[in-house]
Amino acid sequence: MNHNISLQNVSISSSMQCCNCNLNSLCMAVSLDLSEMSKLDRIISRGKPMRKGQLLSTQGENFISVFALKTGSVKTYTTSAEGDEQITGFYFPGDLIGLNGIHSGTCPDSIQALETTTACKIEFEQLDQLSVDLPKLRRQILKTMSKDICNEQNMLQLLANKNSDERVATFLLRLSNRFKARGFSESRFRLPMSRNEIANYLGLTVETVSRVFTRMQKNGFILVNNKEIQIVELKALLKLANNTA
Amino acid sequence: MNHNISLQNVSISSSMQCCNCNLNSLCMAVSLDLSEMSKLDRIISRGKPMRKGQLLSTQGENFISVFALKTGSVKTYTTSAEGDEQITGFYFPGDLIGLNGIHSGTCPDSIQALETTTACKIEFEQLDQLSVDLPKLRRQILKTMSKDICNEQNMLQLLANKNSDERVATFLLRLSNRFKARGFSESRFRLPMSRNEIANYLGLTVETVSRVFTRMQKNGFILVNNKEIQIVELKALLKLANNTA
DNA sequence: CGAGTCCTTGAAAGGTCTCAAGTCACGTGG
DNA sequence: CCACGTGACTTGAGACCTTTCAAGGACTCG
Repeated sequence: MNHNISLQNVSISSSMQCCNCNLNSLCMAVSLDLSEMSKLDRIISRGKPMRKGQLLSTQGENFISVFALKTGSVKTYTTSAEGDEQITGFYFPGDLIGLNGIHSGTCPDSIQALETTTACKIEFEQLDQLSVDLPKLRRQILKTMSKDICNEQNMLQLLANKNSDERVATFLLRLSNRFKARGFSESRFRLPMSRNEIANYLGLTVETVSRVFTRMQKNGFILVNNKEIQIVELKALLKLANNTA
Repeated sequence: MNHNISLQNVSISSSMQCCNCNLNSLCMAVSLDLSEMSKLDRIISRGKPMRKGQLLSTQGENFISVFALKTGSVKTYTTSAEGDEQITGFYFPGDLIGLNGIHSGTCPDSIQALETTTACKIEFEQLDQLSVDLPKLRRQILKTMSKDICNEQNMLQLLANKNSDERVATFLLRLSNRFKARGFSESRFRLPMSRNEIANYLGLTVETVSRVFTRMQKNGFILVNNKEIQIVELKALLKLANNTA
């Protein structure tokens, strides 16, 4: 029956704690018990909402913190010396991002909000220290990075071998799975990113992505209404993607 | 003046210990002091030489150990449901591989020797336990994974944006840098992988890779003699790769 | 409501792939 | 040690897919 009435906690609503976060099954907190979560809580700072376009971190700046997305969505991207931009990932609530800055001590990519977004911020040094006492947390960090590597490897396979149809189909199916894992509809969702961003991510041009969407709609596989996507023929999409969502 | 005369150590030559390994500046042991290294030593088992084509681990099998390459070279590759193979990386002495199996508990890719190769094997559970007491080791593991992620992201950029010339030039320059870091010539080296493997890795066909090599040689940028490569005009190669080695 | 951006659609161009054939290197066995 | 066979590599010509260039239409936000 603790309603956060102590002076220290008065400004922190219970929903602002890991133990009450509806994402803790996706985030770092997975498999931590209550007392462990409260330790994690102490090193987490909750950011205020960011608008579309705002940067959570900027390529080249010192690596200090990692982020756990709470609401909204972001893209990560690197800008090469020649100035062209490569999107390296899209992230949703529950995702932990920024761990790739550890080895160089600087942020290797920029993180930008695709819509109104809130994120929890964790100083990496504190997280690392805490991981000494919490084996499950330590393991979770390693798992996150390990999964990131596998995701990137899947993207390599996509970019190295697949044509435009296969790329877009795989992209939609992976999004679908991620929305499903977050309790949203897997067959109907809104794309938070632009066609340009999809194209960039998939190594295609905007025109090609647009044509593929049109074609898929003509074939009755999906319904497209601007950013709204409805998957009509899941099996057909799966076949297009060679069942490798 | 310990010459390893105790019974337990008699079969272990001093060169078989991390503290005497000429790769410890590249490997996990970087920045560990002698006593720390000896702790690491205890959980490392040295494998006997593998022949070209032999597997260090197989996609799908249980994830138990990670590997540190001692001599030779390997490729990692994933085989998709449809059976086509995607090479995800080439690795050389001092590289630590296999950490991407943590999150799923199974090996997400196969590791195959490209030539006669020896590797140290470390059970991950023991390594993780040891990392509790050795902050520098813990950090090194994270750094390795963080760097892996960045490398994959660079590959994404390569595959998404670059044409065949840029891909091959970048590939050669990255190899050159890695050989240099290992004390070998940066301008003259032997490719341990086949044209087919290069093509697969770069998302091209064998024919295209062959044509690019031929063209680069005609332009006087490199000399090719089967697997022997000599970089003649480094600046030209850098320009081809847009200075993004 | 207008300006600007995003998205779509079309036609032509270009780069890589596919298919095919020939050459070369290497290991095996005679 | 040489001959041979096999696999790896190279080279050429045509096909195909995606890009490029161009323009029109739709959505969004001040």
